Amino acid sequence: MSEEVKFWHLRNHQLFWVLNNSQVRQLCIITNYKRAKKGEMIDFGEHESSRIYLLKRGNLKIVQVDEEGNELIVDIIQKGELFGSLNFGQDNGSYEYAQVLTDSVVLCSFNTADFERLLAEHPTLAISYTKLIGFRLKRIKNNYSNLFFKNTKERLIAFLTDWANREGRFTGNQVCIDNFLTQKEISQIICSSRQTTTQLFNEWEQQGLISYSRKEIMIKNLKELA
Amino acid sequence: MSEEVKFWHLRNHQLFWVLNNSQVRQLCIITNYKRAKKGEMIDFGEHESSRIYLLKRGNLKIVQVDEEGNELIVDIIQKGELFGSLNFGQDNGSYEYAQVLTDSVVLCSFNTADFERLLAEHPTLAISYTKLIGFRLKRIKNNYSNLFFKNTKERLIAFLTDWANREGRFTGNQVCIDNFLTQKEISQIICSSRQTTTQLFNEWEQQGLISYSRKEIMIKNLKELA
DNA sequence: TCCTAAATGCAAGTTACCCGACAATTCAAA
DNA sequence: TTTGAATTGTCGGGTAACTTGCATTTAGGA
Repeated sequence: MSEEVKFWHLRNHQLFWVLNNSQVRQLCIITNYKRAKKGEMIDFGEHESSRIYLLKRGNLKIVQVDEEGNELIVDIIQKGELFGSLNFGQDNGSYEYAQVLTDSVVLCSFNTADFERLLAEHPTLAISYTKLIGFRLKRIKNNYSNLFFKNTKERLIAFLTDWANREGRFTGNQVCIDNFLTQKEISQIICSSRQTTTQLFNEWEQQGLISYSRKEIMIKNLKELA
Repeated sequence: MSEEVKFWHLRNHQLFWVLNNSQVRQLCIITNYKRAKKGEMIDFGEHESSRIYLLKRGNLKIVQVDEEGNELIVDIIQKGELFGSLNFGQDNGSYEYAQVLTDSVVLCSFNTADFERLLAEHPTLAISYTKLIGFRLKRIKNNYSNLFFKNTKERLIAFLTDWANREGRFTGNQVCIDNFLTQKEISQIICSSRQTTTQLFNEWEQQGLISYSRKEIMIKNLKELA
């Protein structure tokens, strides 16, 4: 990737708007670019080598692994979002990794120590960053409350609605989403079993409300799902 | 409260270690102190008037209310922890409030705008703050994964273990926790029904493993709960 | 093109846990 | 001390959704 392209990747990101051009040039130096293909795993790295990532293109999932080896998809990261050792590598027990969902992703990363130094030099950046993390906290809290109050069908609807609003292409009430998730993955996101999720999709399919394929999901009208 | 006491409240907090004495004195000026009694509700205040709180004494619960009015306890805040508009008041939909659990609490607070200004002046403080938020994110992610992978009994054990480690007084294997929660509240924390929680406590009580009262909870041996 | 592994479809058996109902107890205020 | 509200104790019915198990379809590499 050319230096110029690298520069614009960072320059265009909301987080770095507070920096001037020469500051962004400096930032380029500590930035590491990477391309990864579908299925590839990205390890945040614990401790010293921990990194913060910025996803430039594509989507990936954040998987949390508990002490018994259970895997849970805690978040879907999309273009422009940060992930990785957001708390600067001071980890407690549980382990997380990211896995690429789309055909390929482009991402850049910083060593947490470098990034921490950068924040120390640019307080306004530190505040923007803090707001981002705060927002993430809110998102997961919301998922948490969904899990308790909504049943599986409602959670699936909430997930589809959210996804459609984030990345869907609307034509009137109809919405079309580029699909990079299997039903199994969707079930892991909404905390349900694969079979239950499949069943819900088929019910809707029979009612002509939805059309699911590995390439795309078409929904006639989000409000009619029930 | 005397100025000197106020000073030491802030001086002793981990978050402000990076500041020197005169900086802490300045911080005192923008700080608002408050005492609140059991049951009292603390509204973070949306938008302009939003505040960040630091709990100096006691415990309180953070309750999230969704658009249908359902209430969920998303976190228990204890001495020394921050809560409130941690994401600087940029709120999305859902509403949160805090309610005092112990007989009384002492807390100090800052206007988010003031606090933001403070962070801008002290980048190292901004980093400490970010780490705190990151840690909170981790905690809720952990609860989230518990909710999916563990059954009610396991979640109750996890909660009690966590509580005991945070605030319990150990005597060998036995641990005694000052109790400020009703069984209903505990059930709301572990995302269960009141009846199921009661039943679990009674089972353990009959086995002589635990002794529950409104004042304290005694557990013979955390590892024997099963 | 074939071939294998992954993804999807379908059904019946099982169960953890919610929910309603009500009694007994505790607590705090009057 | 009384009184009423909140908390705790106990029971059983109902059910959403998990599980197990297998058949079918799809996708992607050799």
